[in-house]
Amino acid sequence: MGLAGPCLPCDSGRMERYTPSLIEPKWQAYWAEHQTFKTPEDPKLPKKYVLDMFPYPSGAGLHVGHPEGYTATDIYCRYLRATGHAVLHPMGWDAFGLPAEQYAIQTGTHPAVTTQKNIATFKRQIMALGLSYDWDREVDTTDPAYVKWTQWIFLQLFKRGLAYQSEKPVNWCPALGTVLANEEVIDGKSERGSHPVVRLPLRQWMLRITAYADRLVDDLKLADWPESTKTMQEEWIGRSEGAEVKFPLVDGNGELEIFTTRPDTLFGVTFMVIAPEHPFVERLTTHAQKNAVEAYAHQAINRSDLDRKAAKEKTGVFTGGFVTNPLTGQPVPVWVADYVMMGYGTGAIMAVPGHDQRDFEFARKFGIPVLQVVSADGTVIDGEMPEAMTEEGVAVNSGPYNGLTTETFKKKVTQDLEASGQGKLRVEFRLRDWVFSRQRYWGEPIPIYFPVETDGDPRQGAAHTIRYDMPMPVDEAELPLQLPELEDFNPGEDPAGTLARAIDWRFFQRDGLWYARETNTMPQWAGSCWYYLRFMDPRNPTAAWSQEAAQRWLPVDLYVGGAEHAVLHLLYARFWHKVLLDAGHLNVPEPFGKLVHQGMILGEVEYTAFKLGDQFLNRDQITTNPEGGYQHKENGAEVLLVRVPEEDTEKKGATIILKANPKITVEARAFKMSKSRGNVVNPDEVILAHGADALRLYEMFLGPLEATKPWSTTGIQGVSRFLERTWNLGQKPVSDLAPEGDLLRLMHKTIRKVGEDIEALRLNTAISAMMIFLNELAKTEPLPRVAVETLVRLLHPFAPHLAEELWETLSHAPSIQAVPWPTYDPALCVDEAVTVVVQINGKVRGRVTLPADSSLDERRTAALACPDAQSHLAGKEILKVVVPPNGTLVSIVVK
RNA sequence: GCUCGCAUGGCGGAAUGGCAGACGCCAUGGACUUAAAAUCCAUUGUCCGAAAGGGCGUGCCGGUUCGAGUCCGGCUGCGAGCACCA
Repeated sequence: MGLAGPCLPCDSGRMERYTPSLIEPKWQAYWAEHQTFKTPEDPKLPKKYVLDMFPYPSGAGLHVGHPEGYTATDIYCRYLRATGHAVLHPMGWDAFGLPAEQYAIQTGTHPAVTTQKNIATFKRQIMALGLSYDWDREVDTTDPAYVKWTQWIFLQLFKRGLAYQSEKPVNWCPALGTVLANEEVIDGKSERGSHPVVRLPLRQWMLRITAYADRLVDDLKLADWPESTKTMQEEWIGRSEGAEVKFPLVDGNGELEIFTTRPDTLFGVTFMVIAPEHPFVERLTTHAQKNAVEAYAHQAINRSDLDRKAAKEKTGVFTGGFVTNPLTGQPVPVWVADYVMMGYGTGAIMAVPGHDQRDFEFARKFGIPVLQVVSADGTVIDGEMPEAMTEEGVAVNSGPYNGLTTETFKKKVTQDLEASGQGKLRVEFRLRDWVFSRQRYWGEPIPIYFPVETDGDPRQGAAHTIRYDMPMPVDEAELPLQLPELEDFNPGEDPAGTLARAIDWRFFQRDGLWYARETNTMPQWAGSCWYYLRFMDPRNPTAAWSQEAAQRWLPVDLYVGGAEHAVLHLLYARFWHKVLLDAGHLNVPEPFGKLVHQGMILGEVEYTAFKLGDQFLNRDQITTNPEGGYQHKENGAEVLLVRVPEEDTEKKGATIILKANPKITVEARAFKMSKSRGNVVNPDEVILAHGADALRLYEMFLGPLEATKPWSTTGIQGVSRFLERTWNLGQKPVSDLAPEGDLLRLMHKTIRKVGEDIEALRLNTAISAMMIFLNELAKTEPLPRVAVETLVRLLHPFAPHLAEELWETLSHAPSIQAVPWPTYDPALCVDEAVTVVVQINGKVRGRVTLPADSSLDERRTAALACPDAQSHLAGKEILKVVVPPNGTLVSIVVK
């Protein structure tokens, strides 16, 4: 690409060509030198805290998905600064994590080295986009000065009894050499890398997030979040209200407690189920059933989640034991089955096969009776129930409770059970406590140590016992507790973790006694749980943040990031926030106000067709096979889905066909960008070809911020052309004559539209409004200076480099960021004339043009009188004439 | 299976219950050029028609309304989340 293109003729002689590669670095250097985006200290300015979810700096560098959210917030921030706000807009790095460590295991490069290299790449790429971050506030979660306060927060949790150890079975991933949170396990495999995960009892640090379950649900109403995200969190927490009911063992040896949300079906209980891990298994099992129950329980407990999921059929064994139904006094058999889990409720259920799908399946399989106790309309089904009726209704076959609705029954029976001491109201949560330890190297060390009982020096291999039951917090003055240097980062097979091998770091002596440090590290979520707090006061050496900073900046006003964090990160951060609020370090209940998830940017649309050998086939000749592939319907031969170049296709009505073979239809679809697919778009290359302003503008113009949308190489040329045309306009001589008439009105309308759209993050329509304004200005001669300057000022948040350059060209001193946002006159935002649409029986039949100040009656009269209407009204009877209050149309109903 | 979201030209999309398709891409024609690229101008939902004009049209079926892409009910398809949670 040659830069010395032909000069366009113009009145002032030679015109320079729009060259982003020259002006973009120029202004980036200017902003850095003049600290244009430094967060203002002035407390009189209204504050706005605008936050992007900070990235994990991967080795692959930025992809085009990153600039989407970052550009949107950047536009918003530049607009807010121009409208007189003090804006806090920081960026940082979520830099602990597995990839750097995996790389270290393979190559021996220290993760800190890899991390710093990746951060440098990310920062260079983000800088090249011209984003207006206050780089003085940059944070890095792996920086000891940051780790110090992450550990400090852990100690606050520990001191409040919210961090504890547990020996429960956890998700151990042998391939990764670590334990994973429930949230990181998907279908029995690790979220990262899809490695198998097994259940293994290990000592773990847990965070008592369940203690905050109620508030985490209730306070969602304070957050201005997408409903879908709130729903996901609500469901993740999964609060359900029901009853705890006690079923006495028939042999008098205690009571079996169960949790149910349907105490109204107590009369329909025909069996009980307890989890294989339930402590009552032994007590309930009769001698005759002992072998069968033990075999089943042993097998079920060792079954991985993957196996449990794969099994579709219900399994279980009768214990031989019975309990008594507290309402009917009838004996009920107790079974062991793995469809009941120890981790939820009491690990035991009352089974009501008539009104629960799972119980129904179980009863069917093992020939257990099914009773009807709820009916939609009060009638009782004759004979066996054909399927479980899970809806609410009216009680039947329920003794004194017959005829009650489900809701009333629940309330009444819960009260009755409570009065007789046989049960009570109980609220259960799906949410479990958070497994907070990882057996890896590249994470924050957990600042805890334990006494060691030993006769010698444990570093020399002396026999010793670590008293894990006596955890002691590291003194706050000793923070940060830094990672030891290691040669080999391989986690190995010791579930105590990589750090267990750093003997000299692990064991230390104090006052003659030996102690051992915790060798687990924190999960990657830890750093991101509170980075928004550190940004408020990032260099504070004596506190994680100051009270004044918290008063000034919280809550985050706008938070933009991917929907993939809807549950994990956003729930964990809210939990820590509430703990810190309770500890008196914060003053607002929720960290994030408005939350927006940017949509994914897919790869370019791909055209595909089915091919067997060198023969193309149509969709209707193909079926999918169980492995997810395709095969020929008749002969079963394997068929491939192949990519077809776009130029070989042709559109024919609603379908796309092959040019060479019009009988073959082609499917068009965009796919998620991925290395393996080879459809990843690299921002560096886009900037090289079109400039950062074009990339920014294009990503915003693509569609609504929240939508998933495909990348298009030709599409970016449209916005590139717009920028060039704006540039060319800026090179033209301008007149000091004020704009007037329609141009003046369009200018005011555009100011209003762009401002309103930025505030609502409708950036695509804001750009389209500026395009319309430009198209009009390009036709205007002489060109009013005020109009060109207005366009440049409006464009500035979107294409800041171009705007700065044009602002200078228009003989102004930099920077345009210091120039207040243009204002509009509402009186000039309406047209002088209105076009009133004449509708007859719902069809548009004509238009009349009237002055903007005409009354509704005048419009009605003019519409009825217009020739187009008359020709459709001739010989018809007018039944009704409707003029809506905005007066844009007159609707006539005739017969 | 449950929960949530989405569905508009050849494509990305626009439209407080009020002119469907703004803006952009693509495509076609023209101007400029020796030529091409770039640029500029015009056309561009679809069908009938020489035109004037008219019919149809926002996934499908129905409803509310003077008026529905928009609201309500029922489907279908696609996407996301959850998934034996008692």
